[in-house]
Amino acid sequence: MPKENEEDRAYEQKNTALSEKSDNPSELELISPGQIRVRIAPSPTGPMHIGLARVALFNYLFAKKNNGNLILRIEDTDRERSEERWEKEIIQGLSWLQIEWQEGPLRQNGKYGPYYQSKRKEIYKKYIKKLLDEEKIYYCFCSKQDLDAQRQYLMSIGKPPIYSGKCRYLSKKEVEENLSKGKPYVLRLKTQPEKIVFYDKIRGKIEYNTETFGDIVVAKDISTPLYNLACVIDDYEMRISHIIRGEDHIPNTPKQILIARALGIKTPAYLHLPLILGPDKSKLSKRHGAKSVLEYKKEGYLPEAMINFLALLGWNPGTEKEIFSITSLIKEFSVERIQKSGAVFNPRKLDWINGFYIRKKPIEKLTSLCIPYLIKEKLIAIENNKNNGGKIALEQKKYKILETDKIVSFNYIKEAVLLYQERLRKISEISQLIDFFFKKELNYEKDLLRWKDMTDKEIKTILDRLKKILSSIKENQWTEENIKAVLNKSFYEQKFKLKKEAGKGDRGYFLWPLRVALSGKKNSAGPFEISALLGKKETLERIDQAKKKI
RNA sequence: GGCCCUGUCGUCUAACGGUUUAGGACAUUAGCCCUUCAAGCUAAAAAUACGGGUUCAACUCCCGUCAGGGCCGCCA
Repeated sequence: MPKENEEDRAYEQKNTALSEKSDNPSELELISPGQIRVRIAPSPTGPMHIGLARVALFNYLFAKKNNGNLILRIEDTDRERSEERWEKEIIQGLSWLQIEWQEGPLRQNGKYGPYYQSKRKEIYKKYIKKLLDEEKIYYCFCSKQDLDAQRQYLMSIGKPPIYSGKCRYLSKKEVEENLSKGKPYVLRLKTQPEKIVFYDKIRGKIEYNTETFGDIVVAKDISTPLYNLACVIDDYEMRISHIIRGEDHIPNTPKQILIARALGIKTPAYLHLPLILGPDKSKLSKRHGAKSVLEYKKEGYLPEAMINFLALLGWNPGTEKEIFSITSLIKEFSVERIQKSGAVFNPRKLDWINGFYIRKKPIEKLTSLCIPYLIKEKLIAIENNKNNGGKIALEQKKYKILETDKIVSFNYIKEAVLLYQERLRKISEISQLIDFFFKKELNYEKDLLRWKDMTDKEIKTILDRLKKILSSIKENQWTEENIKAVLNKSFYEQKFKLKKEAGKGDRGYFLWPLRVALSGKKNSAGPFEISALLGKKETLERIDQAKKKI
């Protein structure tokens, strides 16, 4: 064991890219050369998924922890599948999570080009030419059909589906002829049978035999490299010191090492993160209903909850602490404590963490987060005031209750949200929870008013008494404490007693019908607090409404 | 099929050869609180894949088996 560590260290020292000054100056501005530099390299070919968010987070934490830089590189070489909207989504998602990158789109004063692979053709051309000149790669004119057939065959007889090497020894003349005829080609890397050994900082020593992949295709033509080549060139040019990526890239690593060797450049350190798994333990994907990061945002997950949850998927601090702000994550993060095995995405725990953060949120902030959902559900609208031009904060604005045309303050909504702060798991739930504060008529079944064995007549009796007692409270004394005190006093004076028989010492006989009359719901906050916020007039009206149902 | 990675409660994980009747969290169940729900508090149930070795001692090290996953593209 100790022996392997030494070996490990020696290898790392030999292979760290950043230690060396390059003789290939690129057009990139290096913010601070010689430091820890990591990257996230998404391809904008679909919605931003959770896996990317987690890889981004770990890269970010590692960079921050080590005072390094995080680079965002857009891998859009596949022009067919890359779309600008996905790129925007990725940037939005990262920004929402507050994962900041120091170099890349939006960071270089409009100097976007160098961070998009599609804009780096000239750079790639230089490298590919060199490879060609040095005969490290060769033209292959084989047709797709032939290659497919070959692959099928090899797999069927239990052999690795590698290229036969047919075009490897084509004479210069044959190559020229094919090229002049305009015959389609690709460029393949020449490989020798050998063992490639590398050290993954999370997994340790990993060995591959080159015969399991053979002469891989590295470029479509002189200026369009395929993933592995582009990746190696860019990581080198961008002085990436550590590649932190998903476990699914392990098989690419030996190929990239081989490419780097052909190019005569050093390789960075590798860290392969365990995958995030679906409920069936396979790689999390759309087939599990995996949502886009932006959808989580839409549903009302808090970015800090998401970060906390994602960090715990494959990493732990070694203590029993589970709640982490981004700052404490940066402080406590360590590569050594990254897990080796995949982690199943558990939405329940996400909900729990999210609920936890919601409960901790200052109420004004929480209310501001809730308001857009209330607006979307058409419960309220921002009251347009000519003077403010909509530029003022949500806290300063007035809101119109759409059903009643009543104008309420931010404070009113805040009080309503406050009643539900500890019940909320995601912000989007707020509208169905507090909608009754913004409704004229409540829609519920009369039977909901019944507590235990009450008869209709008894319900009516109780509602009558409630109305009478509440009416006696003066408008200026309409507070939660007062309402509570008055109703409880009446209860102990047996004013809600229905019959002489059992069960009538139960406060539910008047509290339940009152609560339902006010909220129209089976589950809600308590009646005292609701009626206090609703106000005397509204409270009495709702009791009347309830009576009409009987 | 080949190669590679991984294997502790249902799930995320702790235990880095002995302090362990394998600890915590989510979820589950029960109780308390209580007008309901939620929150909170208390408690319960729940795991070292299997088989060999090494060792005085193994969840921990080694080997094998099994299981799961990843990759095998002119995608990234």
